Amino acid sequence: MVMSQKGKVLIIEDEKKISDIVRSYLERDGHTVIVADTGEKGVSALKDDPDVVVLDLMLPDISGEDICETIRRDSDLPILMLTAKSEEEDKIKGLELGADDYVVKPFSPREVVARINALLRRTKRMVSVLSFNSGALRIDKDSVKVFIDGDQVELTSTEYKILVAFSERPGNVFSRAQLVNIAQGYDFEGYDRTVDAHIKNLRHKVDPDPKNPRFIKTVYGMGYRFIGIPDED
Amino acid sequence: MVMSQKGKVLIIEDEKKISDIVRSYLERDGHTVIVADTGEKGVSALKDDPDVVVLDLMLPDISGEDICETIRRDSDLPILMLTAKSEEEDKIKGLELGADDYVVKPFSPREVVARINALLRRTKRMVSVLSFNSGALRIDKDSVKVFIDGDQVELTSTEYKILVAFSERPGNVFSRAQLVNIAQGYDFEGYDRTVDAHIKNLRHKVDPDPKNPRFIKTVYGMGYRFIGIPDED
DNA sequence: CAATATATTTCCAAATTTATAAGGTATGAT
DNA sequence: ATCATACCTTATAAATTTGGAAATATATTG
Repeated sequence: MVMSQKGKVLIIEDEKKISDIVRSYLERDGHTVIVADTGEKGVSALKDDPDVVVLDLMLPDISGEDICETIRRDSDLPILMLTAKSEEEDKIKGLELGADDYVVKPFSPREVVARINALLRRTKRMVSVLSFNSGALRIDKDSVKVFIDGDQVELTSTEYKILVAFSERPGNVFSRAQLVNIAQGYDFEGYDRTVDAHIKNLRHKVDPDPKNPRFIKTVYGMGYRFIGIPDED
Repeated sequence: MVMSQKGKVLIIEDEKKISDIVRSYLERDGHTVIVADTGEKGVSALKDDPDVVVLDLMLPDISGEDICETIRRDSDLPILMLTAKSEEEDKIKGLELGADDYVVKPFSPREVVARINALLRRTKRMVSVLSFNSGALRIDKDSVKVFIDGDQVELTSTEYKILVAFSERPGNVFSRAQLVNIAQGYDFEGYDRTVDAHIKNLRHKVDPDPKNPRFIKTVYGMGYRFIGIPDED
């Protein structure tokens, strides 16, 4: 289940005619497509970890703007808005809400595919480096293995997801809300201490001396921070 | 005053009428703008290290497509193509050449600004939103760190919140009531002196000489004011 | 310059936040 | 169906921050 797949695209759109056409062009271009025909389904499909979201603004249940805000609250997932609202004001509002692109219906499916590819090109380049290596810590994303000081450590999938997220933004502070979403997808109403538990387990495996963690530091009142190179805080 | 500069935008466009209008909207939005009216000048302006390029496809000397390829050969610099070529084929070709966005003339300047901001947000995570920098004081909102004269100072989360609020409105006077709300997040019936204590602690860390505070000044009978650039009161 | 009002500092108990251990639940494999 | 593994929750202890009072300093006013 490796090659060929370009990107995983989540389409949140209630008009089947439209989602069908976009889906078919995307699949022909080698993408994997998930379609959600309501806002609620769309939000819960976020935990399938798509690479990009195509979002209709006028859905039967939740407004597209709300979905956009939900996503942006704790993720950088690229969003392309696809909508009939063609007013300048709408476009600006959409882009300011955090969308990356805004296409007005009726649209050219091929252009949409090209725009999605442009988005994927830009975000893939930034986010998914295939491995992380800081000397003491090495993450190989191909084989899904983690090494500390050369020795492999076995992580559970949640621990791995958290560590990868950390490694993609070393130094950044992650709130517990962000980490919950990383661990179990979006709509989840997770209990805060759950994150602590995962961090504790992760530290136990990753930080030889959990009392003086080299990698995962607590930021009181804020969350946790990952130090890529154990030196500079 | 500081927190102004959002991004440095290079416009490569030979029609002065167009570059003028885009420039004026961008500058009004807080960006720095460089204009090049030929492809050659545009390419050499790349060494000024812009954050994003607005590229016309029909230039007198070099073709925009060639410039795009030149840029992509060794950089991820975001590119927005701004052109009269409105055919689907042109858009797709442009995006496949590595452009991040493609806007057709005639265009809405405000939309172009919004699209540039979306690009900057994606690539740089905009300077003005995510950090504050006045030379002596630097706030990095990603990593939640504060530096005074280059040295990091450790703040508690309340101190940090207050400082960020200050930095977002330099010069403004904040009443104690406002500061209580910033600290607790809601309308809290707090004791006024509590704020004083926090300010005292913050000053202690942020103002090397608390007797002559550079950053946080008391406004007798009103509250406190933050001075972004320690110079002008 | 004295009287008064406002601001700053200090201190410590109370409140909040975090670490950790242990038990229960879900999930998936055999 | 049974078992193992990983995950989520809960409870409690430990750590840190915060609130508020009182003491001290500074500024303003008459």
